[in-house]
Formats: sequence, C-alpha cells, structure tokens
Amino acid sequence: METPFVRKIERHVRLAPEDRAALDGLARQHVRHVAGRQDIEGPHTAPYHTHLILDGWACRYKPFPDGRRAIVALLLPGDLCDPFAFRRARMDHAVGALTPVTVARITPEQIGEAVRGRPAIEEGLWREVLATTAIHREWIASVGRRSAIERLAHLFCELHLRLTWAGLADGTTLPMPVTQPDLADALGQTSVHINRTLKELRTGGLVVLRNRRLTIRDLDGLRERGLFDPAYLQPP
Amino acid sequence: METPFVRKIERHVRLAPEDRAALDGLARQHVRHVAGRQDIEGPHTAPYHTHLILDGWACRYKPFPDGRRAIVALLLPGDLCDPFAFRRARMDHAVGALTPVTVARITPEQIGEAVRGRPAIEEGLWREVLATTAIHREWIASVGRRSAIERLAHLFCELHLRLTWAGLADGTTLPMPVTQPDLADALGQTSVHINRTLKELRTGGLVVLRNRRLTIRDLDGLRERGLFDPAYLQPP
DNA sequence: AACGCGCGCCAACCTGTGTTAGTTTGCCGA
DNA sequence: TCGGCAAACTAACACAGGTTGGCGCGCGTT
Repeated sequence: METPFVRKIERHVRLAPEDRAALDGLARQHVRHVAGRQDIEGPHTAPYHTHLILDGWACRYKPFPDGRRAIVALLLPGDLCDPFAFRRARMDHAVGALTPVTVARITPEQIGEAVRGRPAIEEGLWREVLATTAIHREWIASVGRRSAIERLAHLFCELHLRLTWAGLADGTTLPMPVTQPDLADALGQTSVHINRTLKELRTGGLVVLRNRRLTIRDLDGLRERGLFDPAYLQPP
Repeated sequence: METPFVRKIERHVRLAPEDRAALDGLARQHVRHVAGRQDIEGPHTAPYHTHLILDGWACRYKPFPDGRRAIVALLLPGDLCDPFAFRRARMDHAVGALTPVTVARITPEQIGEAVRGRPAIEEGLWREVLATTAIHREWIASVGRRSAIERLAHLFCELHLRLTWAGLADGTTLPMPVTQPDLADALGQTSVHINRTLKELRTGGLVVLRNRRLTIRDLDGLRERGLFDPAYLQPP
C-alpha cells in the first residue's frame, strides 16, 4: 500500500523504488499526534521545519481580532504544510487540526537530502508547489465571483480530485470529516447558509453528505454547477 | 534614481553596486509596450519566460464563461509576473494590462545568471516570492471574511505599502490608475457598491480618490477600518 | 463645436446571504 | 440506559450588497 504522499508525487513523475523509499523515510521521522481543534503550528511563530500530514485533515487559517476566522487552505493527508519553511519567515497565519491528525515533522535538511541526486523527487515536489498556488488562485476567484452553491460545488469537485489522487476516495465517495462551520469559514459564508446550500445540492440529486462522508451522485452535474474545470490542478 | 524592482529587492537585502547592475540588466532586455485592457499573457499558454513590470499596472485574472472576471492579483511596477515560469506550467489564468504597461520579458536563464554567485539577489527574490504568497492568503481572508468597507480599506493599505517600497508613493498620496469596475473584480463586488464604499471612506475622512490618485487623509484610521496588520508583508 | 463614450456617480428596488433563536439528531461517557 | 453535548437542521426576520437604469462629466476624435 502506498502512502498518500507518495501517490500524490507519483501523479506527476515516475518514481524508482529508491525514490519511494526516500519519500517514505521522510514520513517516518518525528511523528506526532494532534487532537482535533488544536493548533499544529500557532500564529506568529517562525518554524524551521515543515509538517507532512499523514492522517486527518488540517487547515491553514487566519484568526481575526473579533473572532471571525478565515480558512485559506485545506490540508489533506499527503500534503506538505509549508515547503518554504527553510526561509524562516514569520508565520502570518496558523495551521490547525480540523480532525485528530497525525503529522511528521520534517526539516529542510531532510528534504534536501531526499532530493539530492533524485531529480524525479525534486520535479514532483515542485509540481505540488505549483498545484498548491493554483488552488490559492482558484479560491480567490471562488470567494470573489462564485455564488454560494457554485462555491460549494466547486470545492467538492476540488476535494474529489485531490482525495482521489491521494488514494483516499472510493470512486465518488469521499471522506469529508469537517463540520459545517468549518466549510463556512473556508467558503466565506455562514454555517446556516452552508446548510441551506447543502440541502439544495442534495435535493438537486448532486451530492449527499452524511456521517462525514460525501457521496457524489452526479459528478458531471456537480462540475457544471460549480463551473469546475480541472485544468488548474494539472501542472505539466 | 533606482528602479522600483531594485528598490523592492533592497527592502529585503543589502545589494552591492554589481548586484544592482545585474538586476537592472534584467530589466533592459526585450522591453515591450502593451496597451491598456490588452492581455500581456493570454490564458492556456505555457510561457517559458516571465515578465517584469517596468511601468503601469497589470493584473492576474480568471475569466468566467459567462463574462464574470475575478482579479486574483495586482501587479505593480517592479513586480515579477511569474517567477516559476521555468517550470513550464500551463497557465490557468491570464495576465492583463489595466493601464498602458511597459514590461521586460525575462528568461529563466537570465534569472539564473543574475543569481549565480550573488546570494543577496537570490535571497531577495525568495523573499519577494514569500511576500507574494502571503498577499494571496490575505486576499482569500479578505474576500471571505471582511465587509465591503474593510476590504477596500485593507487593499488601499496594502497598496500604500507596496507602492511606498517601490518608491512610487508620495508620502500618503499614491497612484491608483484603476477603474471602479477593476476594483470590483479584485474585491469580489460590483462597481456600484465600490462607488458607495468609496463615498463612505471619503465622508469618513479616511481617503480621497480623484484623478487616478489616492490620498490617504488618515492612515491610522484607514488601517483600523481595514483591520490591517502589515506584518504579513514582511518576510524576514 | 459637436459627438461619442467610458467612467464616476446616484437612487430605487430587489435578493442572496447573514442573524437569531430555536428544535432535533446522534454520539460518547458514566 | 441515560444524560450531556456538539453538530445538523430549520424558520423568521434583517440587511449588506446586487441590479437596473439613468444622469453628467471629461476627454479624445472629427
């Protein structure tokens, strides 16, 4: 069984067995468990390491002084929290666990070592970086110009592909272990309206969300509803 | 007189005269003029080069099939359009001129040459990259969780600092050569509401926007109104 | 001087989404 | 088995922001 991390990198490049071993080695160091709703990395720190999500969902978020919260990225198993941590930038946000999470703490040196002499790994990591920034752009466009139902449909489509590529989706059924307030903070809405919109998607026969699992009943319909074009997720 | 590009890099690192010369050299190759409202780089292309904005304002934007447009980033003089172009990723968006623009077309090889043996330049370029991604995160938070007036105030504060660092602001008076529909596309609103909000900022004594120039009358007040904390723009 | 036109500006009206305040469901621990 | 509690869900109402349509100014063109 391959790990989500290896599977995601293998989407971009062909890996030799030793490449896979090197990546898996990264994931075995400094493994840590974090409870749901706890911070993995608080705001204002300047960490000289990054986290690889092994299990569970996390998010990158910005807290507001008055209690509002904006989730600016969802981090799934196989995602690297901050590949540029070696730059020692002070964090302008926080990384929090949405569910109980298992992470590996990785130093820049370890990444450097894994990359050395393994161009496939370097190429694969770069493509992941590019895909991540493309997702950021798409989120800005989504919150800025898509309606509530388009946004939710678009997010579900994005997660469907990301989870499929990580080997975590069962066809069109995906884990979706986030609360409605979490979705609201990610999509710039309220949980009440997320609930309404979810109902609309359900009665429209597009998706069903129950027991922390999302079942897509009509993938083409969902993509159309969310104006979803998967091109942005595919770097070559 | 130093160019905006050099001034911005010098905000992060101390440059030797030869470093400055190397950066200026980049800006002198393949200079091109683009009329306002024209694309500098169309969507779906896979350019093996990047553009340095020498003069004028541009934007990174996503067009929607039904005519909506989301501006996901503003590009000011001294900004590098896409430092990762050497990865040959297919563009999932377009880069368009908001005003008449002068750009230099730069190849990855030229950047590599400028960086070779000049660690200060490499460090400076990296910090610019980090600042850019921090701006992306801030925009997601802004469109997701800030009200109309907070968003506009926040954007003006961001542009005030970016233009100051590029040497293009005259104290608290900045060039602001964009139309209200442009601001609307960048902030996820309509031009009508931008107009209302502008009026509110004006009658509140915070800013005046006239003749393509913005005058900030009360910087502290504006920052408070926009919940603006400049920390995210400062990488060290 | 006259025209065209993009842009700023405004008023009236409309609606998508937020707010408030619940009830119901489902799960976990005692 | 029974609370206790977080999350899902809903209804009624409120309002921020969208829509439509119109006026006028400034400026470039003829």
